[in-house]
Amino acid sequence: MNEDNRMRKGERRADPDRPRPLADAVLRMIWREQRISRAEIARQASLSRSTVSEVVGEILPMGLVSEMGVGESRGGRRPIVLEFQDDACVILGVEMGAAHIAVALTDLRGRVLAWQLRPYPVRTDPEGTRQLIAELCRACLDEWDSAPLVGIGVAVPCPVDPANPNAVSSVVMPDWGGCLDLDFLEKEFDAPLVVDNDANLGALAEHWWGAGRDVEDFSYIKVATGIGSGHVIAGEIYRGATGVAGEIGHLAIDPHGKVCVCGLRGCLATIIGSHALEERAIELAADYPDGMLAGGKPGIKEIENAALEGDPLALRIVKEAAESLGIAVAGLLNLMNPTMVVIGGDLARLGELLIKPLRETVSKRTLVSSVTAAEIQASELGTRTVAIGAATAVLKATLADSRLFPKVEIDEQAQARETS
Amino acid sequence: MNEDNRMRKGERRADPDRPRPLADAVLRMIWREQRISRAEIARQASLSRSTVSEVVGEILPMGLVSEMGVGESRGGRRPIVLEFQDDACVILGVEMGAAHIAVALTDLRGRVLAWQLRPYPVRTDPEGTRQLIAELCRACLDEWDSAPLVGIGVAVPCPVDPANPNAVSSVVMPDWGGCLDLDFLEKEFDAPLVVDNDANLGALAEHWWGAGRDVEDFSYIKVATGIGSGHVIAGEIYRGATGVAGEIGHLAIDPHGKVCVCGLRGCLATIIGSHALEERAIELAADYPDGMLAGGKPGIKEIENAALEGDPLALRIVKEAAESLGIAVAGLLNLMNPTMVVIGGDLARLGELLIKPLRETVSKRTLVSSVTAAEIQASELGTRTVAIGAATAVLKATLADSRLFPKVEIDEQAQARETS
DNA sequence: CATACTTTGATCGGCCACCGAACAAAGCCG
DNA sequence: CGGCTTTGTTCGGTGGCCGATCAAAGTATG
Repeated sequence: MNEDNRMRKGERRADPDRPRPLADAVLRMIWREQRISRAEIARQASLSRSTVSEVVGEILPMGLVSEMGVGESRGGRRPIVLEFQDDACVILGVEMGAAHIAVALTDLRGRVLAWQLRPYPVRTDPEGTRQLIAELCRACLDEWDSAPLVGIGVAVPCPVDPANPNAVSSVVMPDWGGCLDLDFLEKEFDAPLVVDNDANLGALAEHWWGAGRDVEDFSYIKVATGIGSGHVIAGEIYRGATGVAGEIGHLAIDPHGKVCVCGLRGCLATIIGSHALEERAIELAADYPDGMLAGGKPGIKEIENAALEGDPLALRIVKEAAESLGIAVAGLLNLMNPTMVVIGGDLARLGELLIKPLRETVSKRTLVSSVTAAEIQASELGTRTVAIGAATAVLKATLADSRLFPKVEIDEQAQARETS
Repeated sequence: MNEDNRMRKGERRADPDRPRPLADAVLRMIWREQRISRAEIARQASLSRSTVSEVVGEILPMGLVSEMGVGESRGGRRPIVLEFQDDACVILGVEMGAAHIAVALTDLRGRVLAWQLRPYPVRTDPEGTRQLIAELCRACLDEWDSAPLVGIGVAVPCPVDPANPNAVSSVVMPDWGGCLDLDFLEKEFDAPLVVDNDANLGALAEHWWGAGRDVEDFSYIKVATGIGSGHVIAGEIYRGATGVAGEIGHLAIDPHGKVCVCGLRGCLATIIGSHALEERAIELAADYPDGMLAGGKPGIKEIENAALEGDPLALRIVKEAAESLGIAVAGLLNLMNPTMVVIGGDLARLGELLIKPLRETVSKRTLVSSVTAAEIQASELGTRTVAIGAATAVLKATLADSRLFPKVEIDEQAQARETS
């Protein structure tokens, strides 16, 4: 009959989980501040101290927050310091690359506690990939077996709708048949699963822990085998209408360039993708017979290493790549005006070698002063960015709804508190 | 002392304005549905009928909602229909163009009740512009003098921070010295002032009343003397880090093109801005000696009219413009993946003449299927879009906080209700 | 046409979250 | 040491929302 009334506010006492409206907000504040007193929470949140006391009383039994001694006096009684227990739980973050799997086990502040990386033909072997993911997850948990698992985040290298994680675009990974089928992880590890695109999760990681801290609008560009980007807008990942916002790799840079897999000419991906740079190295090798890359077929790692050691050919390739990337970034700045652009992916380990010519190209191509003001920086998190981002997505969802935190075993202290 | 506690929940009975948490939400729902019963509100908002009755009882005296007869029975007693009174108040929307001022008086549903348009050297005469704005506002109010004024919205043709409306970029309008100084309007008309960029307000108008209805992520591109764009992301205007998001006019389309005022080459604005099209007409006139534009210096209006009548030269110019615009739109789609792109500004009156070649160029340049899915449409609101958007900005702010609605005089009926 | 059932809208008592006041504990300062 | 502050707790109060109930007014069914 009245199936519309789906809020079910009745059954109040029957429902054991009582997410009091303020409880989650207070928990998030304690997480953010790490160490804070009840009185300080009341001030910052414009709540009364009495309310904060009540709410904290409900939060403490969750085991995520503990009273840790007293703090500095502000001219009166010294406050009891509440401290968020970053190590109360752990999170698994999985990065599916084009040709590797990486898994990071993190605490509740994005610190990596365990790390596993294994090359694997991900694109062509779905079932083997699934098993390897589970294996690496187990390996990480074995390395650090102490705290309950909050959840598993997975970064996939193709567009995906987080609300419908099983349906992935089959364009990038045809052998997967558009089906991710990672649900088994939920059962195997008894923890919720979160799936998102790798560039989006890279952006999330940089936003929470890296260069994009304290910035509400920025874009992250991952330069590796392919080129992807993720936008953070007003502090949230922006996915666009069909979840493919940030397809910067297929911006047309050079109308006369090579044909891309997507059918167009001169896409950014065909100019600065790993394979493109490797080909470019072979093309130009003849001009640099004495260089480190002369002869043979240098891989992208070798090109990067040569550049870091000052090889002229490698530097030229990097500079050219930076200039092409600069055209795309200039367009991005003009259209979206982010506060910052963070460059990640393998190529970002070149640091200023890549960023400096990039900045120059961009400033040549964006003269509106307020647009030029955007900072351009290299990733601060390096290789592990995306895996950390996957774990961060789980953390973000859990902080938004504290009921998702694993129930902590009721130890004697908590039980004593409950019975008293 | 405790100046941090700015919530001031005390003084409950002293505060005559009691924006009960749900009151604004219910009022917005009635606005959205136009005609709705209390029971239907309760169902849609998952509230109890008792609460809705109470809240509606508080809303009715505001004069914005009236009980208008009874509706259809759903198998029981027939509901009392609550109807939002669109004509209870009026709003002024001002468009400052590069060379004209337009003022629209609208009701609470974006319908234009009065309209004034006057060419004026806005860029070079700040003080005269201010006086003309006030004059046209008065003229509109005189045309339709019946309802109280909610507020005045002003669209300015340059980047501006709505939170700090007096500081405008002096790049576009140097004679204004970076100062808008429109505050006097607030005193003169005794109504709050809202200021924003014209492309943003155009986007807002299309989102609320035009092609962008029912769409949460879309971009509006205004093609006129200059080229600007406004983004609506998750239903909100996105301004970017420094308030200049949407500077699509300075995307580099042709690296070998003409030098732009911004110092770069081949900006979109130098290719499809009104002046550029006029110059292009002169350039090509020799090839079309029998055309409508042969000889003389055709203005943009003449080119548009010629195109509408099928003149080959005009059609060629429009097609070329559509192709250049298409390159920019393709980049926009790749980066931001909006659900829809709405083309507005003067040139949009060409309709399919402009949109068709534009769609073709875009689909040639975006092969990722989900990106190509974006709809491209011409503005539905035409010339008055921006002025309507300015009024809409006021409406939006007021619906978000109903205390901003003008107080309605307490007539006998309301008084009787209060005393009883 | 009478009766049973539905729906609407109003009223009333109740509950919960949050608040303010008051208080004890514990500090600072002169 | 005594006044003043700050912290954290307790307790009574209040506003907002809910559920139950009811009258009014409709529909469906015999």
